[in-house]
Amino acid sequence: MPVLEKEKKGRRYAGASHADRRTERRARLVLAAIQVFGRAGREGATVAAICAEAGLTARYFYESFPNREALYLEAYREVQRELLAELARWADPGDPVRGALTGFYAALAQHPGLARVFLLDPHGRDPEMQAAGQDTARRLVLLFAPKTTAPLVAAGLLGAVIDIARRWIEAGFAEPVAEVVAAALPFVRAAGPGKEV
Amino acid sequence: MPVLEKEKKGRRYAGASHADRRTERRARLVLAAIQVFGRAGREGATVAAICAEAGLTARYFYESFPNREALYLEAYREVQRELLAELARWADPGDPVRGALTGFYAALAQHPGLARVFLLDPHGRDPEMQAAGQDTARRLVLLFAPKTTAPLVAAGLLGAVIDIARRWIEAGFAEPVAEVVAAALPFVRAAGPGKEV
DNA sequence: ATATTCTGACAATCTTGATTATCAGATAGT
DNA sequence: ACTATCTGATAATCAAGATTGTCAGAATAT
Repeated sequence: MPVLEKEKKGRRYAGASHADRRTERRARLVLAAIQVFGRAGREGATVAAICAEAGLTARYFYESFPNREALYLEAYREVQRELLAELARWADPGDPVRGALTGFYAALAQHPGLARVFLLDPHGRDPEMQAAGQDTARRLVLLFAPKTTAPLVAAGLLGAVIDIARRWIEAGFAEPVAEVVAAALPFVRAAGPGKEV
Repeated sequence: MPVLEKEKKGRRYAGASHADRRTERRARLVLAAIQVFGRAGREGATVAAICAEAGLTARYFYESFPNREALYLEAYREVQRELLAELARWADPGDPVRGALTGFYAALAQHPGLARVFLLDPHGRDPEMQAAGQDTARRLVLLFAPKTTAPLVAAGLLGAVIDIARRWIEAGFAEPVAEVVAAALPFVRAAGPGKEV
């Protein structure tokens, strides 16, 4: 039940408790943040714009989040969850690396909005955001190259895979997924065992 | 005669014409911008901070630049010039790719301040800045893989090389250059002819 | 010595957006 | 119908930083 598929409920009231409504508003804000981010980038992801998208006003923003950064972080984590879940569906026991790559690019193609949150915008220097990004990186490296431990090699591997995704996204997902995977695969293989530093 | 090696002259006056002094102040601002950027990142690179570093006041800033972005752009171009020049000194006719890689990482190591301007901070969405960044990318790809034309492969190649540099820089240039080159080389070879998409 | 131009410091203005506060009308529970 | 709570809209406040403007004192040339 991806958050992305919620739709606006007609307005109720104390039929749902204060806590319930509060929770729903919070979820709507996270969803709105992701969509605004995807459409307008970090630049345009202003508190006002997000609230407008959610059909709420600033008051409710600060009811659920202490500040803007907190929502950014929440949105990022939500995106990470969804993309990794989507990615997992493409597992290929025969060729795990190709499966992971295919899943990665396919997941991005199916959620272009998420892709932008995930890849195209810098994550800022907030420590928690940094940590979240590193967590993502760790998980991805594990998928693409379970054996690689050298940090520099891991960095190169992710850099290649992700920058290919960036170029692909910026050009509007022009090439089919298989072609993108084919472009990335040699880099991933290059990072494999036997190429340790 | 790299701009980086200018030192503050004792203050003169109309001994040097208005235009001369103006030009010198402009150069000092570019230098200061690079240093502040390297020390404090884009965040800290405020007009006030740059002027303080240059020993000038805001008035002179706007004498030489229409706005902050213009100085950023100038600083970026200066850094690009210096790094590419430094890189060129490491050319190795026997193994051009290794030579280029070695030059790239060695240049970064010798100018850590420049490295940060160049790699660690996002370049913003100003079109001219984007163009400048793409120009750099084009030049680097030409050095690392003269034959590669497929855009996605080129993206992957640069992503690997640059993200290795990022990790290296963030860890304080821990490994020797040769080791970094060794980590990057397989990725560059992977992009070579025969791996076209 | 003096008029002119340059300089540095500093205050004033503007813009953008976050964060808080106010208020009149709407809704649920009784 | 009445009251307490909730809602949406809007305005007030704050902050950071860019961009301009003012001014008294310093340096120069004559």
